[in-house]
Amino acid sequence: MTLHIYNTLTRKKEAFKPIDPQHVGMYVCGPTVYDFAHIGNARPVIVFDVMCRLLQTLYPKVTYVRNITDVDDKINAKAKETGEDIRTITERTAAMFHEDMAALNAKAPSIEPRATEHIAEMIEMIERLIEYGHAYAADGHVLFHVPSMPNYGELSRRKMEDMIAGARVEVASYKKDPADFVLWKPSEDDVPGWDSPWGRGRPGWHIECSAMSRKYLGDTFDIHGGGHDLVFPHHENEIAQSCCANKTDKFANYWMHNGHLMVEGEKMSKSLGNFFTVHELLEEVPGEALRFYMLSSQYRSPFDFTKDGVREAKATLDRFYTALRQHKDVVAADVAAPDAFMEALKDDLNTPLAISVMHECLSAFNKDPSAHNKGVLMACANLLGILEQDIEGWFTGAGDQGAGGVDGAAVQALIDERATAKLNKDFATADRIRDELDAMGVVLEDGAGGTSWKLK
RNA sequence: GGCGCGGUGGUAGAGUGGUUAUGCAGCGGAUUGCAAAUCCGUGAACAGCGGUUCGAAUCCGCUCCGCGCCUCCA
Repeated sequence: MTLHIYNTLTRKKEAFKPIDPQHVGMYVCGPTVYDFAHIGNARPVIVFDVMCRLLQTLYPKVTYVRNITDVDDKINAKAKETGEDIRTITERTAAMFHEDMAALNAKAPSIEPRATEHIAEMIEMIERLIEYGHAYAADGHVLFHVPSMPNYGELSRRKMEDMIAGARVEVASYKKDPADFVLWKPSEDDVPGWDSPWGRGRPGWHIECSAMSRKYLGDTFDIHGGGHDLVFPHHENEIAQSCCANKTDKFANYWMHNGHLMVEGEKMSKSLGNFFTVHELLEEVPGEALRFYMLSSQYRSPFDFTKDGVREAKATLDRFYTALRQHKDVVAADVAAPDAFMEALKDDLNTPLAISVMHECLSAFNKDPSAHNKGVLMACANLLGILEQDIEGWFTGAGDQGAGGVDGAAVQALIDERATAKLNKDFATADRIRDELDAMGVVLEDGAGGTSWKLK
């Protein structure tokens, strides 16, 4: 089977046909850098990282663009609140974002453009929109005139009349039509601004993605991704801006949207206090467990994030690492992932099904720890971006992944002592040492190659 | 009000018009000085009501329940 993608544009699963089979382009909406990334932000990063890995195995070249929004009113508000310099906030937050996403085994995108470095491209695009009659300047603002685009609303499938009826925000006086949205807005002196034909100002939310995707991927490209909530208005407006400015019918051919997260059965929100940042979760659990947990459901489904679920995901990864640890001397053969696994991923990224195939591979490897079976397992793992940690570190907390707090040398000394006791058939002493270690949170496993240990 | 999504065994979570998902938990067994890990076996489901069909949990309709978006939230 060829790769199939559920396309939000058509609401159907479609066979993926790249514009250029030699080079696939994908754009994903990235973070606005004003605060720590929360687990909800992590989902698209993980999902599209897997997508990118899959595309890379199917096509010779993939360009994956994920932007950083570093000009935004939420950033301005944060600066006002804390008294910090805006640049300080965005630089620090972007650095933290990179650190957190790396901990989730998410590879860096091919290109990570920043909005503030593409103001000229945005202004140029806005000028074209005005020139072509799709935008107008009014009261220091530049607005996209929605009625100028006949098929506006195609992605989100909503009619303009419905939107106006349901609008909950009062319409600014300078708008010709209530649905018109901002391309450029004036900046007061205490807010970042750039010189433009319409005075000192800053871009609206949507224009950066239109300008930057065009610069790096062209007028029309293959895949555009993001969170489900971005379908409207963000992506709808991107389409409007890009198609009208570039005079094209199509912006992105395939639109992929990941479902939202809930926490312990409730909508994640700051007021409920159920807002986990990736940063704080990483203090409790390895990033790889968070990643694996997210991949345990299909990306379009809503995902109920629970602490129990995280623990279970960690325990499942323990099984995989246990097998790798027991057969660490086996050199993995260089083989491809099995068909069933690939078919699952190629079916709109069915990661839960793919993981079930991995369990079968694990079982096969446990029964027959051959180089081939290990290779098969690792080929699957590489596509999902798991089993990338140091094995001993995973079990003993020796790496920087999660809590350790146990002195490895001391543990080894006790294990040696116990080995001597066992040799002398002094099982009372051996069991006492086991209990002692158990109290320290250390579990022993006697294997053919000696005794190994892990944290509970 | 408009648009859209979903309700699967104890639990998480796939899938299919007729045939075992898978993991965890449970139960039985093998193995082990005892454990752990592993292996083998095993019970258990498709929200409700109609309809289409030789046959539906899978298609259609209705009902109930839950959820998302509707101008700057991934």
